[in-house]
Amino acid sequence: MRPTTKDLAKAAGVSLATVDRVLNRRAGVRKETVEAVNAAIVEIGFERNISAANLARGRRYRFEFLLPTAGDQFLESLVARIEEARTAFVGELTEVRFRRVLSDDPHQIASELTSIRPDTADGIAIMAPEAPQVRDATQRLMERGVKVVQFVSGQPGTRPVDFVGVDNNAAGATAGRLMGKFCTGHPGRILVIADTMTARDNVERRQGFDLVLTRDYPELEALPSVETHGDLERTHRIVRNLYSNFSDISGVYVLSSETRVALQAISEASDLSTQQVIAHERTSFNEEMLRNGGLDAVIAQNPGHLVRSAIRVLRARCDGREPIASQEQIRIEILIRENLGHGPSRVIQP
Amino acid sequence: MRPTTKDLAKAAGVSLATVDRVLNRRAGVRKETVEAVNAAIVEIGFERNISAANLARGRRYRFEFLLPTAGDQFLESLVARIEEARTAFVGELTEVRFRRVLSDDPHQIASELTSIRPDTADGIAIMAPEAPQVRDATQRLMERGVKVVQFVSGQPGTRPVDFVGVDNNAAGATAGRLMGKFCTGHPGRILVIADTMTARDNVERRQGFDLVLTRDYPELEALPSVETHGDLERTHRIVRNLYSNFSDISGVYVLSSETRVALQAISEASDLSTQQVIAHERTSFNEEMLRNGGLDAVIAQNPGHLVRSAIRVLRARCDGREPIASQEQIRIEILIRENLGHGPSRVIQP
DNA sequence: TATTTTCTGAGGTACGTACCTCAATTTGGT
DNA sequence: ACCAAATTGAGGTACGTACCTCAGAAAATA
Repeated sequence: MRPTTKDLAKAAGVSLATVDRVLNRRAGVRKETVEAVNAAIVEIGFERNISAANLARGRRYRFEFLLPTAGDQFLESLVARIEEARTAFVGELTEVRFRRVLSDDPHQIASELTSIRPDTADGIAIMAPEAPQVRDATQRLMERGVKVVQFVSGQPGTRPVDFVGVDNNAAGATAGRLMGKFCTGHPGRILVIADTMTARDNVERRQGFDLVLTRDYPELEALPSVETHGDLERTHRIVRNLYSNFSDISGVYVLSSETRVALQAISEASDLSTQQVIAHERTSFNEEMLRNGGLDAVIAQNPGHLVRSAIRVLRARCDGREPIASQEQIRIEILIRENLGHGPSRVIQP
Repeated sequence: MRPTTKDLAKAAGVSLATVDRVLNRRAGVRKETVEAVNAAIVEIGFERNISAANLARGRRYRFEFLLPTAGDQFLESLVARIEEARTAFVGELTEVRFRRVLSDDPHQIASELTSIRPDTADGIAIMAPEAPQVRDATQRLMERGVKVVQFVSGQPGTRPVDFVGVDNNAAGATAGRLMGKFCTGHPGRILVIADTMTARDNVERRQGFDLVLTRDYPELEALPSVETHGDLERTHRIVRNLYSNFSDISGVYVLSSETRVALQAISEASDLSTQQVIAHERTSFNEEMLRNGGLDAVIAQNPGHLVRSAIRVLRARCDGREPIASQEQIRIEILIRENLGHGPSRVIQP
């Protein structure tokens, strides 16, 4: 049988009460006694029964995701995964909610954060553009005892905070490498396009992309970033101009997770199938583009992993535990047509 | 507050005993009563407290992994992940062990399977080459009430069984696509090499690879598979011959997870850096090769996911639940130098 | 040594569910 | 309407841990 606290007490030669004090780090225990109990824990291989502990503690974790309103498909899939997690975690006494705020209004984000108190939520995952107000509000939130993780896009804070997301610099470098290898034998210019370059992740991706391209593929020249701002008309004009100026555009890199406007504008100005096109995030639009050949590769991060990882990190922090770093590493995925996966299921029912 | 069985009893207008009978599918309850309780479950949003249930039930899950002895690095990393899971799951009342058997002796595998009984283990994850004896032993194992998943490489069984692993056909197709795109402007032959072609996964990969190459890249010709059988000397001779016969080998595809012998033999016969080289599985050797440019891409499956997924599927089956198919989908990962990830940690401690 | 302070033990209740027994009630068949 | 069978209720114990109180023992201080 698996040893219980009772066995532990006997093994350590102390009472159940003292074992409890040590296990839950309560004050008023001599150092030698603590060590004796810890030694006994190792000796008999005691493992706390989490089910029993949760039950006795009646503990509940209430977490919230703070997401921008502006909704591209990637955000929608994040929301979908949060909904999934909401039901998947009920059994683990974890309540998950989310709220959305206008991403271009740091003031509103800050006031939203200010409204959160320890009796409302135990932890928050924040996805917001960088701004001093947001940083300060986050700081105060943490001081109030609410656990915080930076979600998907980091804030360059003064105080280190848990971050759940990919290294966007490396993601850009990944795109750069693929672009370089895909364009073998086709020297020329690379069109780089994004919704906006004020977002931190886009900037970092661009840096990583440029690094690889200039270092390893001098025959390719990345053009200055074109910003769409979601305006198809305007983007179309800019892009058309570029294509008439440069006849040697051999690749397109879409930095932002919103790819539709960019690709639509370009496809009206040029034949995409003759170029190598790389974009970000696994959206249904991008999947379709991969399947029909409009996209050659997609760099993605798994939204389900992001959400679950954020929850696990928050829960570890609430318990005063250290998150398992290796498990919370979010991978930079490369998707092409062949590894998209087809059916929803590969598990076969007997 | 979250509703309990007591609340459920009140809402359904029945006693606690009846609620218990319905929840645990015990016999002796009228159909109408069952339906009334189920309706109440939906109505009040009852969710069984898994912690309490586990505690009361005193349930323990004992799972075993059956792995081949022949150890390439991929297998070693599987073992490492099983060890991790062993400690990570103790809190969830799940015991994980593994045993290894000679992969080339179906008879021994079968007898190993025969020795497993429901009082020894609740579930088994089997990774074994295909053989009738193994299939039959698996069949009998399931009839004895032990839950089974096919692990990593599937058996083409008569009876459908849960399978945890990637679609190797798609994995090969992924390699084919990358090879095709990497070799743009370099028509020629592709050297395909594996430890053995008797393993099912290798055959499936080859099929997927060929499919893409012949359909989309007619300028590339994949040569017949070279088998190393772990014999460097012999492999070296064969490969040297090939390179002297064909001067236009522009790519190498290593089918099997053991890449060392293959790559070593080839690098002695030719300059690998002028060719596109694609291999399988994230081993430390392959990582190193990616970093130093000896490999251009690696197709991988995440061993940690494989192990955890197998455990989750087995646990679901033991509970009589259906596994969440989407969560147990194992992805085909593409690795290049830039998305390997560097440090172990991206979570920063406050 | 006397007194305070710190530490430890004993015993209790609670958490939500599983599973058991036995009696009471309802249902179905005749 | 009667009996047997099927169904339901009432009440109990158990799981392992958390957290509480209060008394008593040990250690530190004066």
